Amino acid sequence: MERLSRVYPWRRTHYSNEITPEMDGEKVVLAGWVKDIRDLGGIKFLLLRDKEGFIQITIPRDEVSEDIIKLSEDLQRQDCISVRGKVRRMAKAPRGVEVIPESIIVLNRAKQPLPIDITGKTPADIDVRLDVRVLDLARDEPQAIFRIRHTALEAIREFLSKNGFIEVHTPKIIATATEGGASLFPVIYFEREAFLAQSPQLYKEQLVIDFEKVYEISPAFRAEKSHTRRHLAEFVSVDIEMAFAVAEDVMEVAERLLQHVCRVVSEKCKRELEILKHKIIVPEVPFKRITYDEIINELREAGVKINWGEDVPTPAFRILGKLHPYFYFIVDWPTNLKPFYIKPRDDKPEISESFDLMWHWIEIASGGTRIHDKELLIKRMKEQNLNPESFKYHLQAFEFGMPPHAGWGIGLERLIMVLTGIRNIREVVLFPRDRFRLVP
RNA sequence: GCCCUGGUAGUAUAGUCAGGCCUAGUAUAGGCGGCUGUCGCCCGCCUGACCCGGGUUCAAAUCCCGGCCAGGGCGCCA
Repeated sequence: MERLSRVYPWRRTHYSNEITPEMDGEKVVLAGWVKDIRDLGGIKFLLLRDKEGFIQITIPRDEVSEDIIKLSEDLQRQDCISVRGKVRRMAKAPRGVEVIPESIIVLNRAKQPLPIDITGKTPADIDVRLDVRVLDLARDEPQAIFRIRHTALEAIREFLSKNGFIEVHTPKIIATATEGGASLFPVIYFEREAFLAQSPQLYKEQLVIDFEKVYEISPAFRAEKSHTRRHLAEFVSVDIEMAFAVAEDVMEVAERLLQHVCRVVSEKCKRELEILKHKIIVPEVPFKRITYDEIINELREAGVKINWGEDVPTPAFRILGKLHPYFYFIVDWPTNLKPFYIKPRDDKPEISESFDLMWHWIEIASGGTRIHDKELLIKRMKEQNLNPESFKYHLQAFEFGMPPHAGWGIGLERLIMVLTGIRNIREVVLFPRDRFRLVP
């Protein structure tokens, strides 16, 4: 009772999920948004949404004051209100409990009619929803998606931290390209030209000298003109880099991490997964490891011819997704298909110590053993028509005792697609940026 | 950059192929009225739309051309 405030009459005492049938008779103050209204004449039902869920506010004509009746006539979906009232055990109410209001304060009204249906009964196209994203995010489905995203991030940080990785943040405004200049966004940096980072790759490699095991969760920017359900111009990359390690070591980190995240999300987000009608299968480790050569053979048997050294086109990945319907690694990629910093095998330089982590046909992560020898790195830069001069600050790290190291980067949004069953990557970003969308 | 598909009330759709029967149907939202246990409440009444420009035709939501916007795909990638 001492939770009731005299100063701010709208200040809440409980969240919706804290109201239980056992609280029958207790006075509470709730705050939130009107999710839906069902007016039966002599009795009216409001669904009040707050950050924890919703609670039914019941307004029986003969049990509440004339003021409440009058005020409730004007209430509309998405109005922001505070309700002071009495908890009532009621078998017929959702969760067996409801609140009978003694006073209602309208804190703000929503403009009617709303541009989309927040109850989700009448669906709206993604483009329409993204234009009014703040309103769209009030719906159950986006709420579930972003709770899962939060839980997944929490699990990732917990796992990496427990495994001895330190979280770092490297610059997003950079002077030179990581892997070539084609897909960078230029920005004006005072009187110079700079770029938005497409990856923390070079910085995280340098940092293994000082911290050995680092991870970074931060945005990456790609100016590629892709327009698909799995591409964004701005996405969050989960990157690790590990000293005294080779590809196989960081593959183990990746598969154990994914197993951990799947387990945590499936345990903590049962309600959210129910809303999304999605089930998470916690994968067994180790994941399948399939070589590039084996992939080529599998595709040949499926009728798709790929010459050795050619990249795998998307339609071919779709075939592979049918053959390997969960997580799997594709390893031993031809060196020429990988960035300059990936280490060629000592015995067979045409093959690299690299891997892609796949989920069905979608690439979730890629990584490998890195080159830690400066001269070899320069040689590989030249082979890829990059100018070592523009990487001189990166190269100097290789003069300061660069250890053997390996790492990977996971596309967070693609992982969230896996965890939620959502098929369009824009749905799992609050305010997505793609080739055509820059607002809101 | 290329390819495919689409644009009808606030939202989602029917109608477009086979032009006229469309004064454009339905659902939901919104307005008004009724209803005391709803949980996609229900019932009645009302408001509200053919993306823009040009062309073909007696006649265009419907066919043609251009533009704009959107969705999906390819290449590339997380």
